[in-house]
Amino acid sequence: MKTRERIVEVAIRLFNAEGINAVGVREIARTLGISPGNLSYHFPRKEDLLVEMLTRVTAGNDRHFQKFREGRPSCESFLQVMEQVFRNQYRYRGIFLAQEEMRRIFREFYDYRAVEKRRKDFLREFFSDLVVAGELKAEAGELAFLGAFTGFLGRFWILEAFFTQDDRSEDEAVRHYLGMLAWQLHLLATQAGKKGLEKYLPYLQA
Amino acid sequence: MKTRERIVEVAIRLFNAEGINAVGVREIARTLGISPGNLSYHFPRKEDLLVEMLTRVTAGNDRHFQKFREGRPSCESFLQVMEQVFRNQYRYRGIFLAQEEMRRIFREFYDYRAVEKRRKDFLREFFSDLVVAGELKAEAGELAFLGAFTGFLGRFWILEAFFTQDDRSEDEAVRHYLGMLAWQLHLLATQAGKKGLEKYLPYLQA
DNA sequence: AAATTTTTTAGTACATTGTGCTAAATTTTT
DNA sequence: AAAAATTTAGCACAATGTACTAAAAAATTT
Repeated sequence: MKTRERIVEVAIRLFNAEGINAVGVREIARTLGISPGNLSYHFPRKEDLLVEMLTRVTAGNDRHFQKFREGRPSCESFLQVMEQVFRNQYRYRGIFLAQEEMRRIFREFYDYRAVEKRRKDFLREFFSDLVVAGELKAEAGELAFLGAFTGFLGRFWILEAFFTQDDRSEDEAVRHYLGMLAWQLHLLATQAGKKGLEKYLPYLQA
Repeated sequence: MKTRERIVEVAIRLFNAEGINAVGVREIARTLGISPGNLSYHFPRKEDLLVEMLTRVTAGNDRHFQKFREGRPSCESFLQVMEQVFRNQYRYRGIFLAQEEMRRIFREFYDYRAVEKRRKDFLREFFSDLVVAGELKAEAGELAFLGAFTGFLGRFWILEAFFTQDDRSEDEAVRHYLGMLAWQLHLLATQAGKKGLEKYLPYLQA
């Protein structure tokens, strides 16, 4: 495997395990068995590692979203896609736990306004499609709320999962927050829509 | 004013403005016009400052919650209380933006399981009261979801407000996220409950 | 096979950070 | 007046991100 690839892989693992700020560039190099200078050759700054990871997780999510738009829209398939998105995010959970850092990088290296807009448009289209397909019955205000909720959940569920974590596994966490999404959709779903959501509902523990 | 008080005040201001990690203890002392040793006398570690702030914001929220329980429960008064809670949190937004740090401190200096449980019990009781008062009509699953949603929103709204911030003021941000809460309650409210929510709904922009 | 480019090593250096410590001076309280 | 609490000034340490150099090794191109 290419060194660059190995670096990203090990960095993710360390960031996930110990947190971004607890892992120094020297430790990453030591774990890889390469010199700090070599790490610095591929990623001059620690930031560059984070940018790389942010790019990867975004690209992965976009692929999953794209797939949804190609099939027949339904509440069930939407949750299936969101599960893939959540699992993709979980793979890079280290960066989602360091939101402050992420925000800074997001604003510095990306056109964050454009990314935000694209994100919102994506979600809006999803839910419009679901209405057209007869899976949801919702007015404009409710649709706006649904989009805001989904964006909010998708951005911070990992943070809460680790904040309140009682040794919850990835599966349990993903099911729990998919369960929240399912309940939210359930409140606005038609009979047809509700049917596809049933299997996601039981996982929301109080 | 006591030096200790001045320290906390200035630290909040600096943390809010620049972020926790961007502000060093030396800078805090310099801003106050005191020696670093003196700062260290009152707050030996930077952590101790954060613990103090976390304690204050928690105490403030508890006062507001308590007040709600004393009056007649309604959707409207619930939102009024949540507005006060949100504004209290906003005063200490610096620490809400550094969730990673907060999580560590929360686990180290608090009985976080007890605090989490208390939090959940509080919310559960609120919504039960609203059902009894005829303001909400919801089953157990929906109530659990409502509690999870409110806790989630209350914890991370500041983070998103600053993530997507387009020069939004405190008022606008508070209204926006109160609007989300209002929409959520609206979906489960009785006619009486809906009435009290109307004035909070229009502020959710897409 | 030779030349060139890319990758890797091994160091050094610097400013900054949080933390802990000492000794003395000053202020406040008793 | 005595004691306690507060404040100053300064030193020291380990760790961090960042930047840099010179040379060796490996891979690629010619």
